Amino acid sequence: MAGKSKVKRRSGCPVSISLEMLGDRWSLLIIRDLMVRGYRTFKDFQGSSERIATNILADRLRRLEAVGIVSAEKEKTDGRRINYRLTEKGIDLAPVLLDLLVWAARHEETGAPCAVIDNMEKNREQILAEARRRWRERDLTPLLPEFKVKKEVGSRKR
Amino acid sequence: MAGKSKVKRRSGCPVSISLEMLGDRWSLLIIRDLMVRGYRTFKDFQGSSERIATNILADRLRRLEAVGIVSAEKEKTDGRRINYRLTEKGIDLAPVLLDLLVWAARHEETGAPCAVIDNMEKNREQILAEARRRWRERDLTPLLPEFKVKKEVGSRKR
DNA sequence: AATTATTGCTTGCATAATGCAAGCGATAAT
DNA sequence: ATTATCGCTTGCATTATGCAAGCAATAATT
Repeated sequence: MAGKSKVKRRSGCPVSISLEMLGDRWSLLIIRDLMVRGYRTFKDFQGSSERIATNILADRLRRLEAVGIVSAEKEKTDGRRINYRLTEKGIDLAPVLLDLLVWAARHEETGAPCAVIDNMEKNREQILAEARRRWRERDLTPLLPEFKVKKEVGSRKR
Repeated sequence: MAGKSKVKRRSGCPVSISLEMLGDRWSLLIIRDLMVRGYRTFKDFQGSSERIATNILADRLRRLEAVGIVSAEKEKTDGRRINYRLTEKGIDLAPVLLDLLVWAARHEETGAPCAVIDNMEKNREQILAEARRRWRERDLTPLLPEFKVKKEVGSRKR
């Protein structure tokens, strides 16, 4: 269904409207998992390293579906499974994710190697095209790995 | 101060780290106001059309300063005023904001005219360069207007 | 056919974030 | 001396988030 429900908005600014859909700590992570890691089931998301709570996950998937960023359909070969997938509106967020990734990698200590980031800035258009290709062809091979936490010198377990 | 406080992070993924700093409904709006509207004082932000509550605003300005996205300093000519400004880390978020803006304008009914968006997609690099120039030269003339809520047919006041 | 496992959630409850209105101290203008 | 402005803080109600447990539906195993 493509029914437009009139939500009350803070303003007409596109940035504000974006944030009303995506402005929380989880939505864009779910989109990242769908886009670059090939996740598609509820279980897949639970395995993500940020350990989202199941109630929040269910809520976000519902909302993202409601605003047309994610689609959900039952797998025919297994009635338990639901396949989540980005819509075109969803895959169109690729530039946002790429920019966020590059920004943090440049300004914070992340698990992303510099070489990977350099490459991303140089080949931006190519990477975006590749992400879109995978989406279109339902190619689930991950585009990026899970970035591990950067090892701190002298860090200790807890 | 550039002291790095070790925060506990959900993961090493740059996207996740970005969202720990920016993943809420207000932070990026404040950054937008600093970047494209020439806002610099607490009062300015209160005038923004999304009507942020003053306690939230104070909290966000504090946090954004803490993570090095915003700087704050007293105005010499008026001891009451504090001038907020983006740091370089802050202005580096320009691509993210631009992408979010274009994305929403393409997929939602926003107050942004199509012509403006077309222009933004075509002249992306130029617009980013202009935003950075204004930041560098402390040019406060707005880059973009406040987008009004799109007039609905048959809408009524309340 | 009966039992066990897996998937995709929901529910209950504690804690934290947000939103709203009022107020307040410091500085500046009158 | 009085009033206004700025940048907040405080108190309180509402909403969102986080955690653990549990549950219905389907599938796999015995």
